[in-house]
Amino acid sequence: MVKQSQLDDIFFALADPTRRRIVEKLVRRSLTVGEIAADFPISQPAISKHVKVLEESGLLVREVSGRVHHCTLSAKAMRAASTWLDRQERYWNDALDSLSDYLERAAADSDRPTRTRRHLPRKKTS
Amino acid sequence: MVKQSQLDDIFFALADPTRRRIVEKLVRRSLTVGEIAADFPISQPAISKHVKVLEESGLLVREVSGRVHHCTLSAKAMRAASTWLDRQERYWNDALDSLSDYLERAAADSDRPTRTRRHLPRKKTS
DNA sequence: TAGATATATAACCAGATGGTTAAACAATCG
DNA sequence: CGATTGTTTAACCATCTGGTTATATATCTA
Repeated sequence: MVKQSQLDDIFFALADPTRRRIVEKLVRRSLTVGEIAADFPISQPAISKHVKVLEESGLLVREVSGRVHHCTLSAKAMRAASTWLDRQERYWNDALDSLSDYLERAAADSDRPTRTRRHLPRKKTS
Repeated sequence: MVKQSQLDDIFFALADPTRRRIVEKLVRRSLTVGEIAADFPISQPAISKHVKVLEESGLLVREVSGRVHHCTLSAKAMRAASTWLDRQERYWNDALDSLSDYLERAAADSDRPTRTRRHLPRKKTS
């Protein structure tokens, strides 16, 4: 995958179930890398890599203090992902509204069942 | 990746920039597989696979009519992803609020600003 | 029926991903 | 200092991913 925007990194990071579980834990309280690792059946270096991926996406912030690394979530990155989703949904709902307007108008002319028509008709050549 | 929930499929699907761009197009209007393919520099079989991934995640619904396949977004699947994100954010904000409550209590002794509160305060235990 | 069109499938490939173990590094402890 | 602890890095490996081209399938059209 050719990542180019931060959104790519964020969605990529969230695509892995283990990383999403890490996020779910961090959302409750910040944890050290070791504490995270203790909760998963995979090796500590594997967790280390997941933490790095989350960090590079901006979702996780690491604060080193002595030899322990404290991990915290960044609300800002999280927002970037949910904003993208929300925007898609908003457009999508607008389109749904247009469809429903269209169906209402169409229904004024006939009682044809409109079930099979799933999208806005483009042109009618007959 | 060992996918187990539909959320896995959805986030996996959205992790690819090309697939997110397909979603962005579909959000405006439904398209046939060919119309989607025409907008990307990659081969038609590659698009076909992306469409399949989106379909399996539930994000995309395909309606075959003759030899063309019409693709539409499913709001429901989209919601699953944004709900997950929203829930994380909500918990995260709760945590922020706890922190902020703590700071406020600590500030009973000083004049600390409360800028760190980003969202609705949920409860105030003082 | 033959050809064109829309899409899917098969076979393949380079590179990425997610895991492993072993070793290195850094900080604290005795 | 040496030992221990928390973490990263290196090297490696099997599998997955996203692309390709070639071919198959299904439908429409002349």
